[in-house]
Amino acid sequence: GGDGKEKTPEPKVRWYPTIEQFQILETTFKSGMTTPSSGEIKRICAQLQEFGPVGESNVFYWFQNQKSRNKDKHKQRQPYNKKSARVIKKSAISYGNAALIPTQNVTETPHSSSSSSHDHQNAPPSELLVPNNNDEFVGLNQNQVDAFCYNPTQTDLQLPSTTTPFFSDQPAAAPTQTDLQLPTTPFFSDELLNMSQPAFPTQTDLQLPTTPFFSDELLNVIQPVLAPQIVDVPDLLNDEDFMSYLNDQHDQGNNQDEGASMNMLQQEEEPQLNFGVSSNISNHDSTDLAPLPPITIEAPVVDPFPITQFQGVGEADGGLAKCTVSINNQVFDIDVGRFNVREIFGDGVIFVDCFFQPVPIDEWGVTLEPLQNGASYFLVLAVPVQ
Amino acid sequence: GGDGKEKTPEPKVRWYPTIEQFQILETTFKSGMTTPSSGEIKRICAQLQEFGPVGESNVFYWFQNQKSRNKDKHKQRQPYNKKSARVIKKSAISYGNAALIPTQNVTETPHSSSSSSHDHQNAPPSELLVPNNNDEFVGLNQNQVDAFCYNPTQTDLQLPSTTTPFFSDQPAAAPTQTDLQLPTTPFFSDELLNMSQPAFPTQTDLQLPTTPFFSDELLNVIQPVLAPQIVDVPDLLNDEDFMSYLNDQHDQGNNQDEGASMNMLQQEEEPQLNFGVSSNISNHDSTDLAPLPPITIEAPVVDPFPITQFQGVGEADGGLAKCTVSINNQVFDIDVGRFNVREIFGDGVIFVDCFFQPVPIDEWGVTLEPLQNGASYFLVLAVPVQ
DNA sequence: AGTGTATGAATGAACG
DNA sequence: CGTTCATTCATACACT
Repeated sequence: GGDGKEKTPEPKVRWYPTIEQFQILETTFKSGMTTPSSGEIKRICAQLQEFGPVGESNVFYWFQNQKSRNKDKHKQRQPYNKKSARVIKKSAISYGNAALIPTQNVTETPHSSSSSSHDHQNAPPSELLVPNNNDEFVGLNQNQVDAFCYNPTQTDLQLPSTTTPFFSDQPAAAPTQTDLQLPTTPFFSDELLNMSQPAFPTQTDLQLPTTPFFSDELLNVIQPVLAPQIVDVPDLLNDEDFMSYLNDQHDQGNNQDEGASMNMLQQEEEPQLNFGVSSNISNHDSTDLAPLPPITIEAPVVDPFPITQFQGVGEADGGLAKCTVSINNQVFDIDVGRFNVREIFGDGVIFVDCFFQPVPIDEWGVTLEPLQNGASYFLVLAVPVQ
Repeated sequence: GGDGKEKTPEPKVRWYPTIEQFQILETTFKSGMTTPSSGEIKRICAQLQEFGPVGESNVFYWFQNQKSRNKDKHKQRQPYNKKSARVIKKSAISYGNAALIPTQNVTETPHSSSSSSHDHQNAPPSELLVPNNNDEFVGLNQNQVDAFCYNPTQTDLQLPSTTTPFFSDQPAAAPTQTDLQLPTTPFFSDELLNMSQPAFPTQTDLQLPTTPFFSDELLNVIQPVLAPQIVDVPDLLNDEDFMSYLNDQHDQGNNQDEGASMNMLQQEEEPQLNFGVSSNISNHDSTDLAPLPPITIEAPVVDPFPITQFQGVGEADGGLAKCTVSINNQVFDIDVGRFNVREIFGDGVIFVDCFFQPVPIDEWGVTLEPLQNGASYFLVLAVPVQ
């Protein structure tokens, strides 16, 4: 053929990060740099180029997508069906110029403008107005006007923030606990400190009730009640921002695929702790929350530590090395390397080791050293004193 | 009525320029008008409306974006630097093994393109079948051919991030215990559990660094960076409401005059952890996010403690009886009686005793029994697994 | 083959 | 304006 190679792949050569590139990117991202500046992008890009061709735009998009997806990952609301409803435009512009896709069917939007009378521009109501911050384009654009001039965006407003009644459950049946109490631990002297350190039974023979810390039972007991309802509040423009942040935090904490690098190994689906607002107030109220384990802890004598520490990475598995740690008594499989506490659990949390010593982290919330395989850590909430 | 779920409003309809509109816009832009004035926008807009609905804001934004992106159009794809084998990352995350094979890398500048013409179409993939290792041949499309040859080799890779692989882990992810350590046994057998229990040093002689857990030093190191924010919200559907709640919680926590009934005794001013929502996320912009503090956290040796403990409830003070407890190593003077954990610390927190055993609470978050004077408790954040 | 998911890329819309 | 968010497109690949 004349062209020899029919079209060179003009389409676009999509870039695919190499493993090394991916790791660098991921590490960087996890370290907290979720939106590198152009300068940083350059730097990162240069670094990546050691491992293959890549452009700044690729880096830019990567972070952009990473952040975005990391965010709305768990967010699936949309009670309804698929988005079939929006058959809207199939594709509009393509890349670059010229390559516009025939999408002529702008679909719906009846009225189609056609009419030259652009007078009806002054859109209706005030609410839906557009940007206009400048001064001009005050009205909605045709699309909006046409598409929904009727749609009152915020119609879904419902329950006023009457933050649901928190307490509506019945009397609790809480477990009565222990009887054996710890020696009222002395507050802070080193001596005391030692004493106050919780002692955990070892594998010896002492068998605690084994409440797994967050056993389902406990979870039920602890978390149910609250559950604010979802309420759409009017002017949340401002809050939007915060929400956004909140979401980020949350997503990061939850996100365990891709970015997260942390897999829960324990029970499968469980009523996982559902922070924040759980829309479904578990109804299993007390009915069963009763069965709390005794929690008798007898003077546990601890011995050494079954967990030894070793730095070795478990690189056995091809790609990323993993190691197993226990966090709040739940076992996780995490990527070997410094652990981004903040990304995973959010801010305001202090990550401590089994001695209750805070694990040093840098300003991005990343531990200065990798977590130790087999070690136990805990998340502690800083006391909001004031 | 309106029953049925009124789907959420279709908030906004993104405008997609039609081909004609696009051409007009582009022409205009290329002609030099990169920042049309308000009047010009109106004019252009009117012109565009011949071909479809469009608003001034759309035009405005279009030019703005065009100019911006035209400027440093994110730099082109930089040609590679070294001819390292380019591999393509496996689609899914490269959790474990990623046996990517750098097949004959076609390394070559992805540039080869030439035609500036259009034709985005593409014919059938040319040739270049590559053994996919899997069992089939994969016809690489231009993209692939051009960009890189990869060979999935399948790699047994891993869990597609979707649904976490609870137990299904196998070889790879497992504990990789490198050198030692936890028997890779099932994660939750009591045995393991016990082992994974943190072992705390007993009063024997082991002397921990004794950092008071939240010594000021640590607090400073740990918390400064980002705005505190505890939050960990799973589902943000609600925002305001939740915010509201958070604030409430916060207030309650802080409020120490009336309702609170909890007084912090230890340090007084300190950069207290500031819960609640602070909307300003530290702008760690970057450019050089550099100035980080050393973060050296060395086992700070804390001095004794001014706080002594005493068993006697301090009812001495006139009215209400008080007792002193340590929470996260901070001493508090609280009202005698059952302690409302939820009220003070909010939901999603688990209050544990020095043995790390959750303190039983009723469904309102109130401990079933009064806290013990002189005892130590800790707030633990449930792991937001998911 | 069809369907779903993960992800690079593109771009409208906004924010500060 | 520079930056960032939100959506959407398009495609490679995984499943069934």
